[in-house]
Amino acid sequence: MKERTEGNRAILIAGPTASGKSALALKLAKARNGVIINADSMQLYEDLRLVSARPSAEEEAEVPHRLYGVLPSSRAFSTGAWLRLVTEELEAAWSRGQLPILVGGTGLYFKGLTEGFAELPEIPDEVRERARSLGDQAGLEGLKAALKDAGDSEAAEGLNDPQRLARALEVVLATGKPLATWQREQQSAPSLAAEDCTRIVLAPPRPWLHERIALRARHMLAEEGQQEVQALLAKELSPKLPAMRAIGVAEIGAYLSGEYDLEQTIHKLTVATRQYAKRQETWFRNQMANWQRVDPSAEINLKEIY
RNA sequence: GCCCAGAUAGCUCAGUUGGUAGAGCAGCGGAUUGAAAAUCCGCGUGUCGGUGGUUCGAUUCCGCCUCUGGGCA
Repeated sequence: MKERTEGNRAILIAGPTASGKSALALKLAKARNGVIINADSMQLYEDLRLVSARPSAEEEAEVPHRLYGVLPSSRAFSTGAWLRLVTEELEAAWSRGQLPILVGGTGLYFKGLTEGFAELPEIPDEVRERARSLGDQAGLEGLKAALKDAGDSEAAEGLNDPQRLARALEVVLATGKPLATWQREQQSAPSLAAEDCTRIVLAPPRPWLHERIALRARHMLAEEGQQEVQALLAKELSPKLPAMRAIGVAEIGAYLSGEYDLEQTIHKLTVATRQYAKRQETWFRNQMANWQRVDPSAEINLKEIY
């Protein structure tokens, strides 16, 4: 990795759903010879185009797009795996002389990218399964007891979240070392140091965002959205897979089966999306406080961004 | 027109044997290191429909009015 010192090696665009990230990225990419690289956990899945609000085929053809729709829905993914993929894409873009423009709403991806991530070995599937099913069966207390037995009382005492407890458990079980120890001792260098890139967060006024979210809900429920969900459901995948938990899959599924009527479905979609946007904003506000804010409800001057 | 039942938080409702009220959902805030569109934590003042009366005190009891459901004409 050469030329690290250049200063502006990439543009990162974060923002809540429906804030207009993709449109901004497209403009910037055209103006700056850019490649758009996906930093959204759901737009990775090939079966989710409308549901994940992935750029259209036409938009993808206008400018190079990477890591969109590259995973089958049957695949369980991870932040670490994404970090490996982006790192390759960044190198490829630089070697071609293109400006990488990373766009997405997944805060944890950006954090891992710019701040580094713990390097731990792959956890065998059966260990992961064991930890998760213990959580399902024995609950929080069961997980905490198992964590203590396995030698990670820090996690057992400090967490109250079944998902994170299960992760801590699979790590001690598989490696014999607590997760927090790995995080302290095996933090990787960031693939893209924060100082080396332009980082912006789209921060629209909430009422403006809510209107766009309501529009998106209707759009998702259009004919094609229904077909998309129907095709995905026809695969009969585990409902625990990430792609199956995308906002819209359960809601539109309930509409298709007649459980919800049109109005209910739109309401459920809107509410779920607004709640997601709120969680994203909490992340950006607190985890990415020093990123530049841009209000997409106003005219954006590209020159001020890069 | 008459009779009955409602009217309490943004929504659906509970409750107060008279001492100004609380759940779910929504909303708001927070956490977040390989599921992250996930997962978890915290936050409840609102003329208790209006008005007059009884009472030390009314959202609660009584009268009238308004509105909403249902029934009878």
